[in-house]
Amino acid sequence: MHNRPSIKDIARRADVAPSTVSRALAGSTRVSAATRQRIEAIAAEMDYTPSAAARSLVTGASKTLGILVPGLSDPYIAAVMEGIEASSAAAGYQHVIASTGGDPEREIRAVRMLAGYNPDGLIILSSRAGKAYLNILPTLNMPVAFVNSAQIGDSVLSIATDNEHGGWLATRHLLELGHKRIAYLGGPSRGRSQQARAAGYRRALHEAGIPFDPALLLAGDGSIDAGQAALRHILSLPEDVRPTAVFCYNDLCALGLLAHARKHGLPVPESLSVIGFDDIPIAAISAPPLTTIEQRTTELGQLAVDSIFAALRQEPVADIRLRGELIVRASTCTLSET
Amino acid sequence: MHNRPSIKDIARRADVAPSTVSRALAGSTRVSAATRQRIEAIAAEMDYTPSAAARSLVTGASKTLGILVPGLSDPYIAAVMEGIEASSAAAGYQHVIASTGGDPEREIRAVRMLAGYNPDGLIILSSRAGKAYLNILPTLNMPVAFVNSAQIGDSVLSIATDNEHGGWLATRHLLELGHKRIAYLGGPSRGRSQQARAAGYRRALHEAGIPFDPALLLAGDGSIDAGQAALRHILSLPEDVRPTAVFCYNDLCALGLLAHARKHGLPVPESLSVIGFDDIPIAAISAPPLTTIEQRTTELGQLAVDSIFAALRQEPVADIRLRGELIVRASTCTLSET
DNA sequence: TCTTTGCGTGCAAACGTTTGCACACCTCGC
DNA sequence: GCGAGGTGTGCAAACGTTTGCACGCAAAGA
Repeated sequence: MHNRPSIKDIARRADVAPSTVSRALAGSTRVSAATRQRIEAIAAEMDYTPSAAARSLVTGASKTLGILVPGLSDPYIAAVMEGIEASSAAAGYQHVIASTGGDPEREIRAVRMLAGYNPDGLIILSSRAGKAYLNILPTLNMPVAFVNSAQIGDSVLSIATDNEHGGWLATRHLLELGHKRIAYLGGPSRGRSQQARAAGYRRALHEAGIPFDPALLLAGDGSIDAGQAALRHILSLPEDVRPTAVFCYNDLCALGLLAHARKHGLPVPESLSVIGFDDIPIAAISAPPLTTIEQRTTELGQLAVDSIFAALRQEPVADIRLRGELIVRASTCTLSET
Repeated sequence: MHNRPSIKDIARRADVAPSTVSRALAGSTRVSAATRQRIEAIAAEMDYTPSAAARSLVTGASKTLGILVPGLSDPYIAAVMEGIEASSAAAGYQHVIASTGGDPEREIRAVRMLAGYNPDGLIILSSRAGKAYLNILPTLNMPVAFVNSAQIGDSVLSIATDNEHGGWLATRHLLELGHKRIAYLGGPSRGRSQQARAAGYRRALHEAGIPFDPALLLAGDGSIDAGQAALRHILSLPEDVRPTAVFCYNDLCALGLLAHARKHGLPVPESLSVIGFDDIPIAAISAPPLTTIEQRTTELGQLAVDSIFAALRQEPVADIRLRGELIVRASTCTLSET
């Protein structure tokens, strides 16, 4: 009594062959209306749920997407996940999720595990493993979409924010406000997005004819703590070399920086303009509200799913690069010449 | 060439029976060292990954946990997930996650889908479906842990924050600061946690001999927007009935309230004390830093997994109720008698 | 009335594993 | 020299589905 009913149990009760039950439940492949109804009734009564394992074994497909994330607690990741959910729920897809903690080694191990579930496709967020994929990717034999990840090769789906453009946009905004000493608080050093944002920062500087100063490059990891540490560092600098504005890798560390500035009485934006990246929900309600570069995160997730589906239908799919806009709030202002 | 290698492919290459390959790879059940090494080498070379589907079909177990969440974007959910990840990664478990959007109907449908993957256990977060489970739960035949959910029945694992106690703690803190008119900004109305926090609020009031005033009960849904709306409502009240403190269902709406208060020039905590619930990371760095009731979220996730594992080992498991502590920051202060 | 068509159904194979059982061989003790 | 015990391997069944093929039967065409 305690094992889940199988198609055979239904067949026995309905006095038909298992295959007939399968067909009846699968839709209309030539089963008489009478038997179909009888079978459906029995199935409902026993509340039968098909075994995904058995089904995927024979069909090869699984109505499942494998998702690889560095972790679930980052609001940016959460937003992408939301998009993935939204796009795939309609198609009745489930998700097998593996968390890597940002460790490249765990990451490729996790990919193999996920492959074991033979999902119909794989979505990989913020991969740091890079070329380590080259070996396993071809053996996977399913569409793989990389979201905001290092470039692996040409044959791979890539959905990414145009981070270079975003970095450029942020920096140019600060430049237009008259700032000359603009710091960049970086993110996880190996990340592709971090490098792209930094590149945009340097390009904007270059275009404005301002020499790049390595001393204004602050190391971080995109966490709240990193923002706080960065502000501490900035405060330790003598006034004449202290940056008047800082472009932060993401909103989270920008928020940390903001909080610490408030705590130490450094007025933002009057004494220090701060701009973030991502536009996470709380960015709109921080004190002061954070100027930031919008990242169309949910869209990122949706597009990743759509690309997978398109690839599954054998349609040609192109890489996607999304540009977010500058959202001016109150954490940046013109440089006050004193 | 493009299909994943199976155990048979290895068997062919190694010139042994599939069963021998299985045994060799599974550990040491009587296979000679020589063949084992040969098989392992071949398996590694073909980079073989076992089919989780096939394995789970025959063994019945799947090294998989089904997880049901209302959505991934809520930082509180994210924190619980983090705990789940942490506790189960070591055991090599993967997660199949379904998102319900808080819709009870979708919730029970999702449970059936999850059951189709026959996971070894099910963890259900913040369920709103309540008694709808009574029918399907017995048919599941696997341990099910409810985290912060409505009480279903006795035979079910329940891991929950002591929300009543938390609500009481929060309200008492405000009372001790001298507040008399304390509002409660509620969460999703059907939620168990919302009801418990409200109950704690009323108990504290009752103990302090302050009559409960329904007008001070504000409807909300735990979102940032709800917090903003609540503040708007408070401002619309005439001074003499306006609450001097508000206990918010969660940090998110408390933060929304805070932001709106700042915007409208209502000083917090001087004119309005605000206390939240959850202690999400940004609560520590808001302006002002938010006084809140800690919720041991990660622990919640870990304990859910541990309970599932214990149940799987046939060990007796008891319900767990976790008490979070009051964390006093700067959004609450004594009532200034003017 | 006899073939043709087509509809409803059943049989059996297949998917990739695990595992109980049996078998062959080898070693050891008598 | 013969049986007992142990070790390494293979066979085949089973898990719960789907699906190609074939079969029986009724309706329709000749």
